[in-house]
Amino acid sequence: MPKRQATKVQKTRIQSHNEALILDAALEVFSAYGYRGATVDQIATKCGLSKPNLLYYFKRKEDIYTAVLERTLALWLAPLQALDPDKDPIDELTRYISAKLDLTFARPEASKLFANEILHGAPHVAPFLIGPLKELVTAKSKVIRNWVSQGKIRDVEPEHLIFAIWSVTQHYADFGVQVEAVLGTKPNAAKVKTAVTDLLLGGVKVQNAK
Amino acid sequence: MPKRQATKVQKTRIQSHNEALILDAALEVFSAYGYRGATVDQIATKCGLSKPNLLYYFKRKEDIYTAVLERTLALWLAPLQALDPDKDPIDELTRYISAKLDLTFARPEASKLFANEILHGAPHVAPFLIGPLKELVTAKSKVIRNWVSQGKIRDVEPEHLIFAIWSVTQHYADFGVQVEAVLGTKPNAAKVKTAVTDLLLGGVKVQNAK
DNA sequence: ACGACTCTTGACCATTTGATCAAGAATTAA
DNA sequence: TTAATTCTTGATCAAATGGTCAAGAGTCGT
Repeated sequence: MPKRQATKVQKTRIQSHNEALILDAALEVFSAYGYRGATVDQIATKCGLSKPNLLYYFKRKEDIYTAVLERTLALWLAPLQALDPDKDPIDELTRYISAKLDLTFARPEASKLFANEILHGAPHVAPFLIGPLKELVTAKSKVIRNWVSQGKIRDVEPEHLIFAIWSVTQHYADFGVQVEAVLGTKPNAAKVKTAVTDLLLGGVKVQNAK
Repeated sequence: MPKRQATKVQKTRIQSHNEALILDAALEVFSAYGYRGATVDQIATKCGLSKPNLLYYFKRKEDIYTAVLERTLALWLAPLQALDPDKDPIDELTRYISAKLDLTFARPEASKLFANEILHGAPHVAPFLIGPLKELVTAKSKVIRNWVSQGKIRDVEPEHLIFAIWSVTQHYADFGVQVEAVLGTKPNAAKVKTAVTDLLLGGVKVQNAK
């Protein structure tokens, strides 16, 4: 009878602590340099561990990457999931855009990590895209289509509306350098929120022009 | 007196031909794998040259990268430059969105190359961003602001409208894998164009609702 | 045909980097 | 305290990769 679990099932205090350190550091490094651009040494240095020690917790570089990537996927689904068919469409969309922008400004590295992954053909998250993500979009598109047929919102293409919300909101993280360069200053989160929300919901055209 | 030019000034037939081959191959490889992810060998193989031969035309990997990157920057400015203050705003914006989407579908690799560069902090194009790009955006923002003050379009934030057009249009190239996965099929360019244009110009809200 | 120049390549080098391993240090349950 | 287990690391390796070089092949104007 072994003194400890024969098959490891519970994490040590040190283990949880170091794994968290590693994933935090890995997010920063991977999002800044991409998968190939990042080195295990960089990550190890950033979290104050030696390279062999880091590889004691994650056998391969790719394991670190998939671990940190998976941690962000959940974050991605949550806001869209919250879209409520029974509440006011404009309120719901406003809240969705707001939540996405909050994420963008609070966790730009997470957004960049995901963007990099997709940009390079989604080699690690293809199943996520054609599985849970597609399902969720399909479901919520139905909700939006309902709003349209009830005359509560204009006749938009739901999938493309969702793409638009994704791209515009994430733009402020993924293309943050460009935004800052063009504006000449870091954008103000609140201003961005009103500008983006107003634009997506209200459009450009003067609609009441007689 | 030398038989040929002492300082090389004119390109050989073979030279122009091979440089073009290289840049085409480099665009594909860099856009697919990023700067660090791409290898000189990959590019050489793709264009049917040996690695040393390729390095005969471009001394360093970085030289290939900057060359192919520069070739795309001009492409980027043109459509926005064409925005005409004296014509109808809606027509002009429609044309701009249309031109951007044409680029997206015709040259997705160019879009991805640029996206990757910005995503990683724009190490090679920072001067372009704070120089010509910023100037152009500032100038065209004035145009848009004029349209607003003349009541020809809604009161939008010009810079953020431009960001929105950029992000939404480029999304179909940069996040193409995701778009295709979610839709279950390659998107139809014409459909995307009407959906995106209608959304950005008309918004989501039913404006005439009494 | 000839000589000068351009183009091409096999072999090679130095560095980077992901990964291993054996041995020692620290931790933990009894 | 003790012994099993977990944690840590210096040294090291093999592969990948950017880049070099000398020598030969091809091209071109005359």
